[in-house]
Amino acid sequence: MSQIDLTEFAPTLPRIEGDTRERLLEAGLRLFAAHGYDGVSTRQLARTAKVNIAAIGYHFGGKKELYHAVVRQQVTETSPIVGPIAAKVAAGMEIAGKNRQALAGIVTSFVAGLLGALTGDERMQIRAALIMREYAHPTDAFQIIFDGRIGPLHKTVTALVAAALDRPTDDARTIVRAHAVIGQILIFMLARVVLFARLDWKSYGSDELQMVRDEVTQSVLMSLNLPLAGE
Amino acid sequence: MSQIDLTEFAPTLPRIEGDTRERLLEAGLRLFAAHGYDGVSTRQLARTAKVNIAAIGYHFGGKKELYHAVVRQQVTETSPIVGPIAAKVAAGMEIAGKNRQALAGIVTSFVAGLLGALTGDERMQIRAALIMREYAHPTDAFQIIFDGRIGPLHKTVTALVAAALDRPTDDARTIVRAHAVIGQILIFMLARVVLFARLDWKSYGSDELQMVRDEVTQSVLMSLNLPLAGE
DNA sequence: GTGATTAAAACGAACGTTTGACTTATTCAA
DNA sequence: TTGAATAAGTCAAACGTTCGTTTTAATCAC
Repeated sequence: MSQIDLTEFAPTLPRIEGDTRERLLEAGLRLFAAHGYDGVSTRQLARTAKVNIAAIGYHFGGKKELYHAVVRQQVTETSPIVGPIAAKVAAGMEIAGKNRQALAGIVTSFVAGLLGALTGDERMQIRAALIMREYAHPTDAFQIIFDGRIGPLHKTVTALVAAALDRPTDDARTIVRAHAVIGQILIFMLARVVLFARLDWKSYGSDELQMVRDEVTQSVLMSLNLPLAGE
Repeated sequence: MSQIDLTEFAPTLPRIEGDTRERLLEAGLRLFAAHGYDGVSTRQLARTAKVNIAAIGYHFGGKKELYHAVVRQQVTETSPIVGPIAAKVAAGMEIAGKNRQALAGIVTSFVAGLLGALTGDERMQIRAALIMREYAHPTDAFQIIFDGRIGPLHKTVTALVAAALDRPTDDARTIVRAHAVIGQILIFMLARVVLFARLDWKSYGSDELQMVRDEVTQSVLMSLNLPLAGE
């Protein structure tokens, strides 16, 4: 099946290097993200990684196990990126209490942080494509992603929403509301093709990204009844 | 690749009937939505449709053309569902002018309409899964969906957002803001697995749906600085 | 030499597509 | 009314290719 342009990043990526295992993980990340599990063959993986095809079986057991290893590695590797964003929210909330100006500041930095992480560098966009596939088409790997990355982040946002709306953290309605907040941010990754088609954008450049950051921040703040910056 | 639960609807769906062409379109919708283009074989399509495998080539030309025909059919079939929702917004805005109470009413009915359409019946959920795949992994078929369904809807929301925020309709910032509004709604389809995992839900029942509708309506109204119902 | 790794080749199974015979329905001159 | 001719659709079978995996031998570091 022909792609529109998910392989766009490929040319600017550094050549794959490292030992056989690393090379396969790197090729797996790029190829699975661009074409999906079923859209990639073991021969293609081996060719891209410049590795013999038997190495997949030797190092991972098989194609499925390689895929899981790729997903697991991405969950691990994004930890130092996403972790601090969540940590900053948690730390900020300790101090902020019910101060709405302070809560607004936390939201602002959270939105900027998450949007920056999602759209910022090329590598994160590849990872996001991989994760998006698991949203649309959950496999066994979804549990790995949810437990490792998405679930904790969702809980953090829920706590923030609970504080802003003065609701209990464990209420289903609060969780639903948190989901709506996350939607305002994630849509710019999940449905980026739609936005790009509407605005005739090709990618998130720094100008585009700043505009998105401004608008999303405003939107989220208003949806949580928090004061806008400078009020 | 094993699925988690996208085939869940299959058992409650009516048996496939009609002539060979219709049977293949129906089987294609269900299978492509559940497993993706590369995840479905022509033999599987023929078996599910209870049709000879040569019928794919005879009626459509090949597997790819069948897929495009399926997508095109869904765009057509959703017209009487999505069309009125957009039409109601357009009509309402004529009358509402700058009356914020009236605008709030339009938003409320729009959110309810779109959420209902997206999560309401089983068939729409299958269609949504198909479309979601094109978000994550756009192929030639994305253009069909964007031109036919998503683009016009996005413009409608943009007009609504422009009225609510008193901004020009064609401003990029307005479009971005509209995207954020859509995100608050679409996330409940695009990332439903995440919400379900958080809340231990299995599907959108009527109770769950009403809660989502309430919260999303509130969230969108607040993000557009519109009065909540009963104010 | 030994154990870990890579290379080339081959495995059976499944892939998308095509073939040619066959059935059924329709047309139209006789 | 008949019967050959045409067209549309279906069928089992087979096409050549690619799939994921495995085997066996060669290579490497220590």
